Amino acid sequence: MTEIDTTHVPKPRNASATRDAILVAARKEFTKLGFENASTRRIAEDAGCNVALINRYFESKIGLFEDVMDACIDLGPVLAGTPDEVVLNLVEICLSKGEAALDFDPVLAAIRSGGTEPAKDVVQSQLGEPMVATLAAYIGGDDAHQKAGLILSIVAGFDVGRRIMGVEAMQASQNAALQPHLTAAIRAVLEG
Amino acid sequence: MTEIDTTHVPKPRNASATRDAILVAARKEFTKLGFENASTRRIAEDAGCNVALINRYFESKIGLFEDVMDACIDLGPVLAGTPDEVVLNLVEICLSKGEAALDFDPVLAAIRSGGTEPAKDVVQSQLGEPMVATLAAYIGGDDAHQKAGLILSIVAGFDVGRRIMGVEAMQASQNAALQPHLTAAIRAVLEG
DNA sequence: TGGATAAGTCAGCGAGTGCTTACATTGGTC
DNA sequence: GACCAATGTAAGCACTCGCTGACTTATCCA
Repeated sequence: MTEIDTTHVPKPRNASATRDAILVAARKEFTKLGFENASTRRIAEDAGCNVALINRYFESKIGLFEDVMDACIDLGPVLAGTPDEVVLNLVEICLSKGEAALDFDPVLAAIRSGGTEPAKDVVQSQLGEPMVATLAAYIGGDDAHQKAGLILSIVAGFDVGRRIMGVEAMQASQNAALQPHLTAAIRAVLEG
Repeated sequence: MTEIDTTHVPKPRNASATRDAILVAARKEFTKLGFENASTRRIAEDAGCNVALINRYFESKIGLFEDVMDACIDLGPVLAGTPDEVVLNLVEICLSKGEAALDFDPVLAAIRSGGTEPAKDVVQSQLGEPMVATLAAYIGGDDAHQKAGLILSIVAGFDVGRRIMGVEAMQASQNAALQPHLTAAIRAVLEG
């Protein structure tokens, strides 16, 4: 017997909504696996759409990566306040990393994507240099760019230690013990 | 007309030599691309042997990765000397990174490999935890493991800033400006 | 000098990749 | 109500991947 599904209601068509769904799924995938290991098929499945739509809306996989990495870091709030508060903010950024539910971390995505060619350029030009420039402008004085680079390195390094190397002594449960030493390191660079 | 190449001399067979050649090529490939993006076919080509030999000698790609990562970090020389000398050694490790000709960097290989499953375990158990344990034993006192983790993070983070994010202000040409601030950061953690 | 065995070669399987092309269906407009 | 652009689907191309099993060839020992 042949059945006809009369209950089927096609989901409404909405280009910008599916575009957004693709972006959300891509953020997760790129953070978890990096650019190269990310799969457009998996992103599409997670977004609940067809693979071809990724290419329609973002041209290519690297185009999608560019859109994901674009303007995803805003240092404004971090650099507002007294110098002591800025240090506190930077420490907080590190220590809050890896809290569950946080499935998009542009720095982590950058670390995991910066090895191979097409993504490397995006990471450098859209994430690394802008962050260093913003930080350096805030720091000012001699060696501002070097200091800014080192601060960024410490933040990124924290990600590496906690989430890539999986060091036990750096997990969130150890935040209390980590906090003073991390603060000391950042302060040493900023106030050097 | 049919020619017979009477000049052909087959290269001598030497299992341990080709095994070593594979290891050397693998070190380069894993450092440059990380575990997932590394290609066994490329490694074999670089080693001048057939792909099948990788599986014969190392069981699998992850087996090769284990052998590459095994016992590749010796902190002994770094931790010998006065505390001041130890700081100097750690700074030197960072600043010498990315010098041409250095095509094997286990930390960089770890960073680029620690994202996905089979390699992640190897990175954690064969690189992260041993290094932290050794460093912590040297540091001693309160929070030794946390301090050790942060030191490792700073070293790894430097790699990220310089070679993955490609930050301009952190290239080797800026070593002189970087040195004092990097020293300050490491000292702040060690002497905290 | 033969034969056993270690060492290396070769072709290919099954699966996964990014991307494209041709097609189906929807929703809004004249 | 008919048309049509916008949206979504399905199938497949050309490629790379790790790995394997059957094969050839060199080496060494009895």
